[in-house]
Amino acid sequence: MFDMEPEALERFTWYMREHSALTIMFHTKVAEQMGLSATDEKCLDLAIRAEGPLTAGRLAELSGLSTGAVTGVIDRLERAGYVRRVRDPHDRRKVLVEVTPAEFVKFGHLFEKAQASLVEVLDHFDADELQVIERYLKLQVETFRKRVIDT
Amino acid sequence: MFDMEPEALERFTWYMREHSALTIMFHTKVAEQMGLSATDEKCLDLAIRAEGPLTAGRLAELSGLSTGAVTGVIDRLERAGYVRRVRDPHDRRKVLVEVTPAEFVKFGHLFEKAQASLVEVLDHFDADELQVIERYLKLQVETFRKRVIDT
DNA sequence: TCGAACATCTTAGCTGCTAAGACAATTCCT
DNA sequence: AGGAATTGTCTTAGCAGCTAAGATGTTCGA
Repeated sequence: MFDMEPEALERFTWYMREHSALTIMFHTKVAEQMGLSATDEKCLDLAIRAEGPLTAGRLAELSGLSTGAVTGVIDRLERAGYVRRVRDPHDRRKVLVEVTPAEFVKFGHLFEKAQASLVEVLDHFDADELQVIERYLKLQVETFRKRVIDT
Repeated sequence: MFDMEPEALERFTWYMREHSALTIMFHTKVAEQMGLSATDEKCLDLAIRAEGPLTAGRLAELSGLSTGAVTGVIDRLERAGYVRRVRDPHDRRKVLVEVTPAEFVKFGHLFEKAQASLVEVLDHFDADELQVIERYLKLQVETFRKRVIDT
C-alpha cells in the first residue's frame, strides 16, 4: 500500500465534496429547464439508463418512492411527452415505462454542452494520461456503487 | 487539440452519468441516516462549506429556496441540533446560521467510510498517476462549476 | 426623526409524498 | 378447471414542505 500525504488526501476529499454539491445543483437546474421536478427528472433518468423494459413497480424500487408516488411521476412524465405507458403483453398487470426519444431533441443542447465541457477537460491530457484517468473513473464508479448500496 | 476516439468519449460520458446518479442516491441515503430530508441535508452542506458566516437569506439564494422555506429548514436543523441561530451583532435583522461541529461526531463513521473508499481507489495509483488524477479533478471541478452557473 | 429599504418570519394555498386499501390480472393448489 | 392467494398498479386520505405575499422588526439616509 502506497501511502499519501494527509494534505493530498484532504485535497482529494475536497474535490469529491465539491463535485457532489455541483452535481446536485446541476441536476436541479437540468430538471428545471426540462419543466420537471427533481424527482421526476431522477425517475426519467432511471428509465433512460435502465437495461431492458422498466415497470412502474421496479421504478418505485429504484427511486425509493412508494408505488402511489410513482403513479404520479409517470402521469406527469407522460403528460409532458417524455414517456409512454405500455401494458406488458405477457403480464397485463404490469405497466412498462417507455421513453420517447424524440422528446429529447429539444434538450439536445443541454447534453451537448455537458459533453463539450467534458471534452474541454479531457483535452488537457495526452493518451497515456487519459488511460490513467479512465482507470480511475472506472474504479471510482465501481467503489462508489458498493459504498452507496451498503449505506 | 488532441482528438479522442468517439468510443472513448462515450465511455467517459457513461462514467460521468453513472457517477451523477450514484451521487444523488448517496446524498439521499446520507440524509436519511442523519434523520433529515434531502433538502435539509443540502442546506446543511451549504452551511458547512460556506466561507465565513452564513445568513438565512444567503442560504435561500444558495439553495434556491424561498426565504420562507429556509426558515423551516433552519427550524428543523436547529431542533435536530445541527445548527444554531445567532443574531448578527452588527445587524440585528440578520440571522447567522452557525454549524455545531459536535453533532457530527455521531455520523463520523459515514464520513470515515466515504474517505476509506476514496483511499481504496487512490491506492491503485502511484505518485505520478495521482498527480494526473489530481490535475484532472481540479480542472473537472472548475469546468463543471462554470457549466452549472450558466445552465 | 421619519420613511424607505432590508432581513426574516408567518400564513394561506398548493403540490407531491406515504400508507392503506381497491381493483384487476396472474399463479398456485387441489 | 376453479377458487384462493399473490402480484402489480392505481386511488384516496392525510400530512409535510414549498411558494408567494404580506407582517414584523431593524437599519440607513436625508
